[in-house]
Amino acid sequence: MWIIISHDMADALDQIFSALADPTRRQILVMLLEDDMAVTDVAEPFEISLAAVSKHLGILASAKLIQQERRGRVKWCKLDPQAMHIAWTWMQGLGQFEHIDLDGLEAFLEETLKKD
Amino acid sequence: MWIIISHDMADALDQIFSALADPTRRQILVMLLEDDMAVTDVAEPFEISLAAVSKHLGILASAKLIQQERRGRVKWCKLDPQAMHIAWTWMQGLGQFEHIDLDGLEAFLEETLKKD
DNA sequence: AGAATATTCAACCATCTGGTTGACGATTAA
DNA sequence: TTAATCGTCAACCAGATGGTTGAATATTCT
Repeated sequence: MWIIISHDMADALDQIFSALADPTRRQILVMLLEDDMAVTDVAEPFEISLAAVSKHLGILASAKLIQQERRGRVKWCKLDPQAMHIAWTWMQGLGQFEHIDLDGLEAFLEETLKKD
Repeated sequence: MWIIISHDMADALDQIFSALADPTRRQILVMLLEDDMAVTDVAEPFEISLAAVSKHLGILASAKLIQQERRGRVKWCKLDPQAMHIAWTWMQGLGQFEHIDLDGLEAFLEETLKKD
């Protein structure tokens, strides 16, 4: 079973989950789902500096959640589903999930709202 | 689509992914897959202090990845797949994953080994 | 060539994180 | 009752993280 983790696997999961733990980075991933984007365009909707966004993209890239390719002065960013798939598979091993559970999602959200 | 995140959803994902980003906490989850455990027993295989493990369990609990129930002086910890399922579902939305891709996993690991 | 654009780098800062230790409250066993 | 066990709390520390700014490096446009 691939839940029994190698050292490298653990490192990869560290990077992937840390990358996903930041809401700005998750939002960037969702944006890239739509289309590939240049760094400046990725930065546009955010209120933080371009340099900060550039750092976020670097973190996503080193976690292999995105790929970056420089063409001229523009660096294009595109989603790379492979790394996320690794983490997704690891999670599936822990939960034996088989289908999208919208009821569970709803229940979870309600529970979250109650507590606040 | 549930990728369009509410504020609460974002908070939940923050907590879940941050919790999963630590290798000790991931290992704890794998241990709990086997069986429910008391805090002391969870701590046993680790070389860090009991207090540190207790903190880790607190983080897992507030991310709702585990549930804790005190019976007498023993606090039992058990896996709660619901929160992980939320994150899993969110990730699926980003990758449109449908099946366990062992070839992809292997390719990823090879790639990782090459680079180091 | 000179100006504008795209991106990163370096230094810095405040806050978060994961760890420690020692003391403490609660519960069970002798 | 006294002693042992289970777990958390509080204070503290080193290092990581996410942000800033200003300068630097390419590249493209005029």
